[in-house]
Amino acid sequence: MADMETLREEEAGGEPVSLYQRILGDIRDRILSGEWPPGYRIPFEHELTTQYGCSRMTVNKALSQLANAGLIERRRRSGSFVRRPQLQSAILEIHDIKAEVDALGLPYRYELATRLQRKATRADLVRLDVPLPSTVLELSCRHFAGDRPFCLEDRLISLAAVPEVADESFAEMAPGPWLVSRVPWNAAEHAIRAVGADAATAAALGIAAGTACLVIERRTWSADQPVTHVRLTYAGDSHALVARFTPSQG
Amino acid sequence: MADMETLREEEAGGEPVSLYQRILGDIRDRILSGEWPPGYRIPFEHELTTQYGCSRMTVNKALSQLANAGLIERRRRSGSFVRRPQLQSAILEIHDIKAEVDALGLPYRYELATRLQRKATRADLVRLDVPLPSTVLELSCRHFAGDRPFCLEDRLISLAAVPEVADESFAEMAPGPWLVSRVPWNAAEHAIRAVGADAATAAALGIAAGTACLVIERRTWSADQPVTHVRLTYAGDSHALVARFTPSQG
DNA sequence: TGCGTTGATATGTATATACATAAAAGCAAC
DNA sequence: GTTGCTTTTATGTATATACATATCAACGCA
Repeated sequence: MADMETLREEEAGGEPVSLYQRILGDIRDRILSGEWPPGYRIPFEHELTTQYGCSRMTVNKALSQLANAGLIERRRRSGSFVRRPQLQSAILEIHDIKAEVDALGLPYRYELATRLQRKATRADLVRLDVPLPSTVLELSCRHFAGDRPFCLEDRLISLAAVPEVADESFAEMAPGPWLVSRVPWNAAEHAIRAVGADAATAAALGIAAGTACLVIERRTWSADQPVTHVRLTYAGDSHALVARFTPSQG
Repeated sequence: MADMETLREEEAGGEPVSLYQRILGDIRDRILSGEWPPGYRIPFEHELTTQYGCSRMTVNKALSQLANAGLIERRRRSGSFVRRPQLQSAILEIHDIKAEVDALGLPYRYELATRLQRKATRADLVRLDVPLPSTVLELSCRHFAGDRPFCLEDRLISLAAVPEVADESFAEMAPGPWLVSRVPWNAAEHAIRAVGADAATAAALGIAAGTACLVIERRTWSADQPVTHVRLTYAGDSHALVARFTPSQG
């Protein structure tokens, strides 16, 4: 249930932590330090209650949260065991493009290139998993950092999922923030790859053809209905994705 | 504490879920569907107890987990409120390279190119944050899918953090799995970028110079001590990182 | 009007208790 | 020895209760 960010609390700060948090932190630290390696059987709830002088509910709360976090595995009758780190999983934070440009200290500008409402074609199915007789909005736009193109955005939006886009010109507002503020999404999928810029991309980004570009594709669903597919293309050297780490996760 | 993966349970399966899980799921669904938008004040614990006919501890457990998951925010005296999705964050799963190749259905092969134990230079500091008079192991190796190079690995390992590497040749075993199984890490940082292959990289990967490559750099710490820095270079079109999504996270 | 005190309220944590359940261990009959 | 039962055990869930604490609102006093 938990990722480690939320499992972490301030120990050094000396602020009062509750008892179950102390128990949780103690065990977590022993696991992360390697003192209790994968497979290690951590003390029974019963033992921890005597060790900490508290009730079973309290240690149960701590252990349950560790189990939710994927750090330990609980087995009835057998006890609780340190889990092997399953997969190295990193948390990628997808920032707003404007925020990225702001972070560079450069003025941000957005520009709509094309806006086309049309019937979905067979080719769109790969990008957006809509039933075939359906209407989509295709957008192409650019994000600028200063006066240099920073990112190219090609987007497909399902009109079935978001009918209101028909009334939105997107001349001033980028579709990303517009959608985020309007459509509650509950699933998404990202693919990240490196591709050489083709002629059109190179021209739009103001770079030489063949330059390495970082391409991020994202598909988003809301209530099992496909909402949008977006392809963001960054000139290779201008951008890096940074991912924070999450220690161990089911 | 929770990420949504673990918050999710099988509703359709019809398997018996506990009461607090039902409460948790009900509220989560209303938030993710948008029925309860950001800022919405969800019913007080007291109201939920009467609504579900259960004790406060039970609804408290559900609400606490939602708060840990970052879906709601709890304020004393005021109630609990739906949080605005903070950042689009995706969970990137960093697979073992052998597993990636296996997934392609191709035979995997590993090959060590160079192995050099030496004093750390100023240039290494950027990669591995070690104190200057210290020793590092520099490795360069290739991972093959079939008979084509799949991935180039350049690695720096701190001997202070992992003295045992001095005795390991890495002729047979890749350093990645070796380290994972041996060193408990508790922090890492990833940077993902697209770069054009330079002459050496192109030769090593068997591609044309300038071809777009996906470069993943990872720095790993164990107990606040830098352990390793690795740069993985994939020929652009041969590889894409896929990231699963996590709905909303503090 | 302005300010401090007081009380009400919702959440935060902890306890003792109870019963359910899964799983392993022990035991007995075949 | 294997099968099938019972017992033990540790966890899973839920309850009623208690007190702490942060905070908002209302009140009363200067």
